[in-house]
Amino acid sequence: MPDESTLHNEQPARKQQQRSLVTQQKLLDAAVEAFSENGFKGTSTRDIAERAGVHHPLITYHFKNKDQLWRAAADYIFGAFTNSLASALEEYKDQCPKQRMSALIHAYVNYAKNQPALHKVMVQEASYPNPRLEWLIDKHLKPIFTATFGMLEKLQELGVAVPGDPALLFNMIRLSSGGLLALGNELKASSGIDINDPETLSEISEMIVRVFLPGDMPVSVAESIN
Amino acid sequence: MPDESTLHNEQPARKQQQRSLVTQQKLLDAAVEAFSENGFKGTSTRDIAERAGVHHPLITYHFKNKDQLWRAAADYIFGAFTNSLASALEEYKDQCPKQRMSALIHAYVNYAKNQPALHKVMVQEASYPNPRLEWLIDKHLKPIFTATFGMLEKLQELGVAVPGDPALLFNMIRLSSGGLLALGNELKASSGIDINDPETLSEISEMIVRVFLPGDMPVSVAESIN
DNA sequence: CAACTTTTTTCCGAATTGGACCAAAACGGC
DNA sequence: GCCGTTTTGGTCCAATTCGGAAAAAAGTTG
Repeated sequence: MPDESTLHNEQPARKQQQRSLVTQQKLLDAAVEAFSENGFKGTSTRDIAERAGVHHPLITYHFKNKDQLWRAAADYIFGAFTNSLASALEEYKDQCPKQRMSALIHAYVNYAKNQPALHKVMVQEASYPNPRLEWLIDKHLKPIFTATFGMLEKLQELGVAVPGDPALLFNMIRLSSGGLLALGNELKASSGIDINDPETLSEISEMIVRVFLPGDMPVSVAESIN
Repeated sequence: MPDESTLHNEQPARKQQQRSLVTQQKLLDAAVEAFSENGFKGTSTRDIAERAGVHHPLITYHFKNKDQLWRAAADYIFGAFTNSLASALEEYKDQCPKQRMSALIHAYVNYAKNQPALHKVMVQEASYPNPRLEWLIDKHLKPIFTATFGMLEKLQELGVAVPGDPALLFNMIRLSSGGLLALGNELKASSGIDINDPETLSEISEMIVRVFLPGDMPVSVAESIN
């Protein structure tokens, strides 16, 4: 019987063992990989367990069922992603708005490189309306959207970001970043783009900035910030 | 036993019946929908037959097996897509390069609106290396890429398209077009973007042009073309 | 050592899988 | 209208896979 304390934050009668944490992490990594490749319906819990090198009933033990495992996996990748964005913002908090947005884009591209599942899972779930999609939007997507939306509007006012619906702008940046990395397996063969080359990676980031944030920061504003 | 003439171009002993074509089309539409939602592995032939309102053994009859059905479905959507691009080029063949590329982008966005499977299937198959992906790239993607690549290089020389690796440029345009429409189910809830609104659709096309082709055509060139 | 956590092993019943087979029906060419 | 072909409906299959339950065994902690 799975201990509720594993899933929630209730008081454990005894502290969780190390191997248990390792197993959970292996299952999460395997789940992210499998779900991103074959979608929720196309993935079996046995497949996940096999990728993790673990007996499949452990999924029931640690995550209750397939749905909960999916949610834990989504929390895992989107949580780390949000943290990555947040620390990029923190690191550049004293810089001008354009540099801060640029830092966000770089963080996005770099995260998507190591975790292309981020975008794949979104496309998978957005394929048709379903409860997981709603959950994903409310819990993970909206916060990122609202946090970034204002920054983009500001950059448009400053003449740095291209004009147009900021919501569209947000999603185009998002697709150019996450989408490119999610198509990694295809780009090499179809376009000769090797996303495993670090130079290609920074070229992508810089091109996105150049395309979507083509303007220079007004001198007055740039100085008033510093 | 399926007649080979259905799949290849051999001489039919008798002309194909109308209802047969209807059944094939229903199966193709259903296959596109199902494969785009759940991927190749996640889709069962029975699911496809059910969506098509057709008895499932007819898949074996018309398309031999699941794999051939997938290829026929891919041919169907990518063939129509290529035709759509080609006729856009034909219609604007006397216009300047920027207008021709702009016409391509509009055609892309409009096609992706009606057939979001175009992008979904690509992401699905690009999730991991597999024979279908290679087939898709060689048969459908590369021709589009090579046909467009030269146009983009030319536009960059003219200072119309943004500088940078033209291959990256191509794929960013592609992702901004097809990707946005593929995420339709999500965009409304996460960003308030309604891709079913015709105005939104043209706004997307125009914004892509504005972002990726920001320059004006040099007057000399524009006149020498007309 | 004793209590608890985690893993292993085994099993289940149900559902689904892709595909084969054949008789009936619809159809096209004559 | 008739005949042979094409297409469809209905049935069946053997195999696999599905998510999950249960209990015993092993490992860990205090």
